[in-house]
Parts: sequence; C-alpha cells; structure tokens
Amino acid sequence: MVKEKDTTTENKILTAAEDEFIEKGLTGARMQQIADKAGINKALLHYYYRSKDKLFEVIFSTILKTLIPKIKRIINEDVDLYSKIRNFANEYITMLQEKPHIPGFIIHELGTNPDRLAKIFGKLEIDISYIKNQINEEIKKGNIRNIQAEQLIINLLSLCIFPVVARPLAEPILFSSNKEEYDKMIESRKTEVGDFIIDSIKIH
Amino acid sequence: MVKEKDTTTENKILTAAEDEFIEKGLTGARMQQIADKAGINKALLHYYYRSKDKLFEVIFSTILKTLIPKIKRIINEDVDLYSKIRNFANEYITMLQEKPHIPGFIIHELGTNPDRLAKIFGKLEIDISYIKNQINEEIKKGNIRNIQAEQLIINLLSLCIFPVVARPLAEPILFSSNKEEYDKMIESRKTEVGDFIIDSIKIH
DNA sequence: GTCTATAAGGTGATAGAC
DNA sequence: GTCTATCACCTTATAGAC
Repeated sequence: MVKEKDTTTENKILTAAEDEFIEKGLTGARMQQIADKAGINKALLHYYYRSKDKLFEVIFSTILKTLIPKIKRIINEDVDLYSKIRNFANEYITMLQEKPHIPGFIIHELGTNPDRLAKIFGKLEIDISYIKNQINEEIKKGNIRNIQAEQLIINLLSLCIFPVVARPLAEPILFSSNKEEYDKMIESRKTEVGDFIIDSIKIH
Repeated sequence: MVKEKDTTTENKILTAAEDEFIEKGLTGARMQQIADKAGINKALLHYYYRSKDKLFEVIFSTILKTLIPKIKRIINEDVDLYSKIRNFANEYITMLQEKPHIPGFIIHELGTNPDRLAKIFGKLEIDISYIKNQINEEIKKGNIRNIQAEQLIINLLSLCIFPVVARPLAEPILFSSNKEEYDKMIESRKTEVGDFIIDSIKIH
C-alpha cells in the first residue's frame, strides 16, 4: 500500500493555497494564482472547495491544528523548568526557520477577524496550567525569583517569535539588510534565548 | 491665525484612511469604506489622491515617519543604559497602548511588499550605533555580561511589541480571553520588561 | 471642491461539454 | 475529475454637472 504522494490534485491545491494565503493573506490571495501554482484551473478549485472562504478556513485551521500540538508537546514535556525553557526556544526557533511566515500570517488573520479563532479554539485544547504550576513551584522553592507565570511565558514566546516575524523591519535596522548576519543571529538565539531568560529569573 | 482643525476634508480623509488601512490592510481596505468614514464620496477621494495605492503610500510613510523619530529620541537620549532600557519599555509600551495595531500593520505590509521600505528608508536615518556603543562600553566596564548588542536590542523590542501584536492569539491562551487581565499585564510590563532585561544582563 | 452617474477591469463563482 | 466559456458582482477609477 503506497501513501498518496503530494501529486494528487487535492494535495497540490492545498499546498498551493497555503503558499498563496500565507504570502498574501486572505484578502490579497487570488484564486487564479492558487490554480496556477497548483497547475490546474479555477473551476477545479471550486469543484474541490466551494468558495475562497471555505478553502481559507481549511488552510487556516490546518495550520493551527498542526502548530498547536507541537507547542503543547514541548510545554507539557516532563522535564525541569530550565530544560523546558531551553528546549522550547531551541525547537520552536528551529520550526520558525522552516516556516517563518506562519506566526505573522496567524496574527494578521486573527487580527482582522477575531471570530475565526473561536471556531476552532475549543478543539485545540490549549492548557498552560502544567507549565504555570511548574513555574509557581520553582518560585515557592526559591529557585527562581517571583514573577507572574503569564509574564514569563509571554516573554519566552516574544523572544522566540518576534525576531522572525519582524524581520522585514528589523533586518535593515539592525544589520543594514545583511541577510546572512540576521540568519546567524536567529540561529544563535536557539541557545541565547534560554540563557537570557534563565539569567533573568534564577536566584543568584 | 488659527490652525486648521481635523475637520478639513483632507484631514478627514487621512484619518479615515489610516483607520481603514490599519484595520483591514491594503488589500482588505475599501475606498468606499474610507469615503464613508470621512463623510464624503469616492469621487472626492480620487480627487485628493489619484489612486488607492497613492493614498496607501501616504498613510504608510506618514505612520513610519512619525513612529521612527519617537523611537530614535528614546534610544539616543543621553542617559545611562539601565535608564534607557527602562525608559524605552515604559514609553514605548505606553505608545502601543494608544495605537496597538500599528506594529502588526507595518509588519504585515512590509512582509507582503518588502520594497515599500526601501522607498522611504533613506529618509528615516535610523542609526543604532549610539546605543550599540553604550552597550559595548558597559560590557567592557564589567557592568553587564557579554552579549551581542543586536541581541539585546531585539530582545527589548520583542518584549515590548510582541505581547501587543500577538494579543488576538495570546489573550485566549494565557487569560481565557479575559480582556481586563490582559490589559493589566500589558500595563505592568511598563516596568516588568525593564526589570526582566536588567536582571538578565547585570553582573551579580 | 463636491457631487451623481457610469465606465472599465478584475475576481469569485457557475454552466455545461468531455 | 477536468476543462473552456461565461456570468454576476464588486471595486477602482473617471466623466461631467454644479
């Protein structure tokens, strides 16, 4: 039994649509362009997915449904807090290197249409209570300084995601548009972010 | 001599256009909607600005040209590094509370059309060498640990901007969509971010 | 400067043959 | 399932009166 390759029409459509939507956003994307990228024509697109909105919903929720579990796996891993922070930074930045436009895409589409999240949020079952407890335990034990768990979590996310999302603006400012320098910075952040956070919260 | 109020037609257009573009992005914005918000009609819009693209360029560059100087003022202020970091976090987050959608807007439009930056980048004269020197001085003096200046700067920007930009996704995850809790978190970050960074870099 | 009316072109969506 | 041809609508843009 051979798995269906990426050459089936449906998969070609999905790949092309993800490309186009991530690149241009919902309103900027063009059905004609998706059809071209998939090597088919518009009519066939509507045969598989009745409307642009339908197709977008499929792409958008698929992206979230593959992204969120990866995050959940890392933050719920059964390791000590420091390792968890280091692992998250390392693994998440690696993910972002492969698909750097995903966070910006999600944020933009959620910003222009917040209802979209509600539709699929229930199914995502995001629960940060485990890592929150872990943080509060370490504070109680006196291993790290007092800090609101949510603040620490958003700090971790910020330091991982923002430099990738804001690259179009940050690269020219920080490195005079030197692409290689910026890539090197992102690469070294896989360990830098963990160091930075732990230096900040550990009791010296 | 009385200054022209915001009620002049041109200003009403600019205000309405900024609103619409920031809310929907270039491709999502509608000239009809801008005309409605300004209390005029489409034809008059084209009388003042020949095309949607022209109007957008005006709005986009105006936003950058008012934003960048504010940032430059803070980072080039003649105060010690710790104060500068604390001031930046405090003042910049305050700015973001008033206009939270600006960074997301810039990032998205720059992402879908990177050339846009080149058009106006020369005029912005962004120069981070002063704060970079300041950072490297403090390292040399042994006041803060060794860290690449660009890493420290992007960390500061990340911690200020990301929680505001990513709010549509972060608020439901961190606070079960409790708006007030999220507002409180942002508010307390005006001092938390400075503390967090300085705790991380100072030699203990 | 400001309006109404309309043009011109693009875009999502459908009909119908194969 | 896949195509060609075409529709219906929406959006930007212009013409021309006031």
